Amino acid sequence: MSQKKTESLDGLFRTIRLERVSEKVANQLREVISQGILTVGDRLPSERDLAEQMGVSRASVREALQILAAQGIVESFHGGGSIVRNITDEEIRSPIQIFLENDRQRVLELTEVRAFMEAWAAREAARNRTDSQLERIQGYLEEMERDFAAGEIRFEVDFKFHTEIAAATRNTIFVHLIDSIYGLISYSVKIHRELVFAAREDQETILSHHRAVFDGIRDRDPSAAEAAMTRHLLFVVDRFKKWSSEE
Amino acid sequence: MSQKKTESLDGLFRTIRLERVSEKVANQLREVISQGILTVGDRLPSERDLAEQMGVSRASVREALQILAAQGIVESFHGGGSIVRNITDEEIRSPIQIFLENDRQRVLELTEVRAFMEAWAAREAARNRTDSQLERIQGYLEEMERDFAAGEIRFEVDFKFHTEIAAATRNTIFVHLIDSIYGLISYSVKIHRELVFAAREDQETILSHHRAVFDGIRDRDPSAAEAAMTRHLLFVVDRFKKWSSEE
DNA sequence: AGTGGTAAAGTGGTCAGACCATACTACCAG
DNA sequence: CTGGTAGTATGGTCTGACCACTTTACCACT
Repeated sequence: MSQKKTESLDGLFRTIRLERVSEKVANQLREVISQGILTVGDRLPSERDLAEQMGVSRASVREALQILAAQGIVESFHGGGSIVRNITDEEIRSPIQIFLENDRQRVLELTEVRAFMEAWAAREAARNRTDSQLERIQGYLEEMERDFAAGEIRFEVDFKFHTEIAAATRNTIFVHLIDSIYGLISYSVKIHRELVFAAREDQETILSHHRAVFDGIRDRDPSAAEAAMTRHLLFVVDRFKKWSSEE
Repeated sequence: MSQKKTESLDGLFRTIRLERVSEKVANQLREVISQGILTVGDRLPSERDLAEQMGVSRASVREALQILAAQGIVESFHGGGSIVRNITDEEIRSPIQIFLENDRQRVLELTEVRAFMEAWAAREAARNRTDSQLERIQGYLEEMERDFAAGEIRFEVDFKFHTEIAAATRNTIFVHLIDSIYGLISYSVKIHRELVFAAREDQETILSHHRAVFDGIRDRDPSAAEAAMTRHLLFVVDRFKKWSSEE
C-alpha cells in the first residue's frame, strides 16, 4: 500500500479515482452477500480481520459497515460482531404480520405457501447442491435421527435442515425470502405453540419423509426430492388442519 | 441477539437502549436540518469544527456523516465540504432494491422465484377461483388481445392479469407475498427497461400462453393451468437470459 | 451433572494525531 | 480582465491506543 510520492510521473494521466476506499470495501462486502457466500444470520469477519485481509485501515472498514448498516444489509453489535440481515424482511413481513394474529385460517394459508415453496427448494437443491451442502444436510438429518432415538425433539435442527436445503438452491434471493417466511412461521407458532408437539408416530413419519427428501437431493433427482418434500408438507398441513378443527 | 427460550418472561425488562456517539451526532445533525436551520444546498461546518463543537472525535463525526450520506440527507465532497441534499427527490431504497440494481444475476433469480410461485398460483386458481374472478381474468385477457391487435402494449394489464390469478388462489398470505414480489420485479424492470419491449412474435407467443392459462383456470383443470403458466414463465426466463447474455 | 461466578480473550465503539488528496481562495503577473 | 500559483481549508485514510461489551472457557461449589 505504501506508494510513496512518485511525483515525477504522477502529474500526467492521473487515475481519476472517485471511488473511496470505504466504498470499495462496502461493495466487496455487498458482493459477497449478494452471491450468497455470506447469507442471512451469518457473522462477518471481525473489523480487524477485514481490515487486514483487504489491506486497508480499520477506520475504512468501519465506514463501509456504517454504510451497509444504514442500508439495512448488516447489523453490528457492540462486542458481539456484525451479522448479515435479511434483505427481504421489511418488504415481506411487516405487511403480512398483522394478518397472523389470532387468525388460524391465515396460519394455514401460510403453511400452504411454505409447502409449495419448499417443494421447489427441494427440486432446485437436487439440481444445484454442492457436495459440502449435501454433507451438512446429511449431518442435520442424522442429528434428528439420533434425537428421535433418544426421545428428544429439537426444533432448531429441523429448522436448519430445511434452511440448508433452501441454501442449496443457490438462489440468494430465495434464501432471504424463505427466511422471511420462516420468520412469519415461527411468529405464528409462538402464538399457537401447541402445534409444535406432535405424537411420536408422527415424528417417525416425518423422519422418513426427511430421509426421502435427502435421498432425492443426494441422487440429484429433482422430481423425487420435490415429491418427497410435497408429501412431507402435505402431511404437516394435514396435521395442522386436524389440530385446527379439534379446538 | 440470541432469541433463546425466554418463554414467559419474554418482553419484560428488555429495552436497554444504548445509543452510540455517532448516532447521537447523526440525530443532532438531522434535527438541525429538519428544523430548517440548515437547508438544501447549505454547507455543513467542517468535520473538525463539528467534532470540536460537539466534544467528540472526528471519527465519530465522520461515521455520523456516513449514515446521513447513506440516507441521502447529506453529501460530502473531497476537499469541498459537505452539503445538505434534497431529501424529497431521493427515493428510499430498501436493501433488496440495492441488490437488484447492479446485479443482473439477482434479477434472474427473482424471476425464477416468481416463475414457480405463479405456477402454483395458476394451479390453485384453477381449483379455487370464483366465477366473478374468472370473469375479471377473462376481461384482462381480452383487453390484452385487443391491445395486441392495435399494436399496443400496456404493462399494467399484464400485471392485473397475473395479480387477479394470484387473488383467485384465495390465499390471503400468498396475495400479499406475490404483491411484494411484484413490487420488486417492477422496480428491477424499471431499471432494465429494455427488457419490457419484446419482439412482436414474442408478444404473440405470450398471448397464446395467457390464453392457455386462462383455459386451464376456466375448466378448473389445475394441471393444465400450472403447465401453461410454467411454459409461459420459462419462456420469459429464457428471454431474460438471452437478453442478459447479449449485453 | 448442573449451576453460578470469574477471568481472559475477542470484538465493536471511540479517541487522538498525523499525513495525503482534493478543492477553494486570495493574490500576483501579464 | 485573464490565467497561473501558492497557501489554506477540508474531506479521506492510516495508525495505534484505550474503553465497553460479549463470548468463551474454566473453575469452584452444590
